[in-house]
Amino acid sequence: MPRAGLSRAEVIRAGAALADEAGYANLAMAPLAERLGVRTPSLYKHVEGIADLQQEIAALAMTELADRVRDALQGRSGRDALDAFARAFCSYIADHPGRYTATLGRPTHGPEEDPLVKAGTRLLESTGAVLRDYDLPPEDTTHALRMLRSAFHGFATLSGADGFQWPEQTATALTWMIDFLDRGLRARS
Amino acid sequence: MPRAGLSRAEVIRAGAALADEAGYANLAMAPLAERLGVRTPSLYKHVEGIADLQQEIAALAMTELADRVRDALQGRSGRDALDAFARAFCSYIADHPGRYTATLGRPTHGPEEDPLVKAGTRLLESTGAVLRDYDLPPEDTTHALRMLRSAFHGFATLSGADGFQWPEQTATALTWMIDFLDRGLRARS
DNA sequence: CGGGCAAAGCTAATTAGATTAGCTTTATGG
DNA sequence: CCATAAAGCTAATCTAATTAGCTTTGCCCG
Repeated sequence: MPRAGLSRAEVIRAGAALADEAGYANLAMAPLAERLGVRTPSLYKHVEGIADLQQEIAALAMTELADRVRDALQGRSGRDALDAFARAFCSYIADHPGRYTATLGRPTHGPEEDPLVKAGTRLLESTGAVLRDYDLPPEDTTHALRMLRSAFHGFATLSGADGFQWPEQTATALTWMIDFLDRGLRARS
Repeated sequence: MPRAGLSRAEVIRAGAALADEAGYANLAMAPLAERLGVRTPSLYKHVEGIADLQQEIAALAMTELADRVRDALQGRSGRDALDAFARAFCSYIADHPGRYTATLGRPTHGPEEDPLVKAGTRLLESTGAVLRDYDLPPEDTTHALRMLRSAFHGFATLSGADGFQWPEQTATALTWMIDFLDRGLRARS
């Protein structure tokens, strides 16, 4: 019998894909094994269990998200940067709802070398870069950082929950929110 | 052997309390039964299973949240109302993280008589009441509605995730966000 | 080329949790 | 009193995760 030739990275990738397609709640060892053409216990040669798998999917998601956002910001500034940030952030969550769900409720602080923490920090730095163009008073930046994160996180997760019903409305609502945030930030420069 | 004398409502209340104390992920039939002084299968006399229990906890949470917000809004208007709304909303989630988690990712639309849907509608109406004082152009209200919901939902869930580390900072950040939103909304009246 | 060994798979068994079946007991209304 | 429905219980089943222990493959090195 020919060997499947899996690796830890492939198992995690397939798990992430499964979470996106079937929903994070339906991420389980048995369907993942089937998708990989392998019996369930064989997965334990690559991951330590479902908790490990979930942790790694979260790290993958945060890394991909931070990358997408960083790329989107290239060469942009001011309102343009805010717009690009928002769209990159929300589109990632729309494209990968299962992956993103894996990141929720996981500590963003902890050992410096944890890939999830590292990616979270990178994402925070991108958010900071967007704000830099607005020249906020220094005591405002940390609050503004938190607000942007809250607004986009909230928007994206609520859209995922029930907003796919009106994709049209959702796009308009995001544009409106970006505009609202941009004006408010400029008013504080 | 004396009877425990449970009821459906009591089981749901105890489940909600357990979710708050132990975390929604640790909500399970066995510990719930133990807390109620009963063997696990006895719970099935009151709820149909864990999915039913989760659904009911979500409905309870949304109902309590809508009530708290409605009460907080009594006799307030303008910025005062926005402030009260935000604090009521976020404090509910801080007080009942497990309950609130139960509501996430559940359809807000569906049969009119579903208590969860009904409570969700009530909460939306309160949000609408806050906005009414700002006299927005009608085409803006639906977007503003969505933005407020996104911002507070995002803020509260992210605070729950890792923000309990600096409760001080969190309070200040919320005040800042309320101020930001208030100014932005007034600018559109 | 052939031996040997670590990694990758497999089957079978175990554990944990939810759920179902079917029996027993309590409370209570007639 | 006593009939009966509801509330509990024990025992059994089912599903999903995990562990144990065996087998096979691929590949490095003599």
